[in-house]
Amino acid sequence: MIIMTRMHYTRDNMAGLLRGHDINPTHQRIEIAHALFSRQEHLSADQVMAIVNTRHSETSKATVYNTLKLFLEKGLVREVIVDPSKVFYDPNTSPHHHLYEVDSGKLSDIDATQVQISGLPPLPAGMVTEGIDLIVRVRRTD
Amino acid sequence: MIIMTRMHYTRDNMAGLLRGHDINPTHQRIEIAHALFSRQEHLSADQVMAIVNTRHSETSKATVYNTLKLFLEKGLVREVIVDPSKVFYDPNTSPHHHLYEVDSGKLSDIDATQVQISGLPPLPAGMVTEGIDLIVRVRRTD
DNA sequence: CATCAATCTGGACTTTGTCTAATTTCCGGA
DNA sequence: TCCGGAAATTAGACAAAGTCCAGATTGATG
Repeated sequence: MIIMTRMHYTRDNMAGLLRGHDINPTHQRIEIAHALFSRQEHLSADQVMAIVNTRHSETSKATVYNTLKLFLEKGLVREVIVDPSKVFYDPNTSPHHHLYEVDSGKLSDIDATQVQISGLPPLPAGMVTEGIDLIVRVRRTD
Repeated sequence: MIIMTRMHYTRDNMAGLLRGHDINPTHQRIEIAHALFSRQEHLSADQVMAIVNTRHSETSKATVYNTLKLFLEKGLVREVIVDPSKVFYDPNTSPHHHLYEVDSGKLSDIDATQVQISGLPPLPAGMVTEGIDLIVRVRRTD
């Protein structure tokens, strides 16, 4: 596992990041990784596509979806399911939770090191935890 | 608010439940409520539609979606967002969390009274919590 | 019975995501 | 450098969930 701390998210460094996660760094993959990591934001597939194709159309829809799925499998990004209509991809894979502003759709991180979850019942036999998602849904007081 | 404890979820009782939540009890709404409450399960919109229309086609897709949204607004059911491809509706509105079996898509409840969540940071100003969703994603050990 | 508001309906439409077959790119070896 | 094959990308057809709308139905009230 490669951890990049306080580093510029240049396209060159993206290539290294991808290699470190066993991903063949192609043009398209580098662009997609760059979109996610340089922003450090939660992006949906169509947002990624829009960013990557701003200048000239470069990357197809199929590739964006394939690549995000690949990144997910390789542990490079996390999937965040908060909005019924689209999946977000999160370049932050360290343990954290999410704050979701229902009206605006804005999604932000909550550091997990401060948060304690206790009293969860034992898992059914033959099951392992794949992850615990904690989502705080908030709304503007109006 | 009406709480129905240890009661048969007959269609007649559904009418009362709906009225208690300020919902005009029509045929279709009673059928949909009955589908959810008699099973006490998490159902997606298309599952509800399939159940309601088993005998003869009775209720349109639009009505199923409208009705579930209405139930949600009136606090009769809860929305559970765990599967990127469909929303589940949960007739259990008492505080609880969810256990989601990733492979099978099976969703079950975790009673919230045992579970403690502490150390959450204060909310941004002008925000109120609408709900906290805790989802434990599990997978079969194979 | 007539009226009016509430509800329901079919079906067209949108959006997110998947699939496939054909093409392009990349890389190692002759 | 050229060749061959594997990996990656592509366009576009397709699928599924959900929305929208204009017209039809229902049901309560006078």
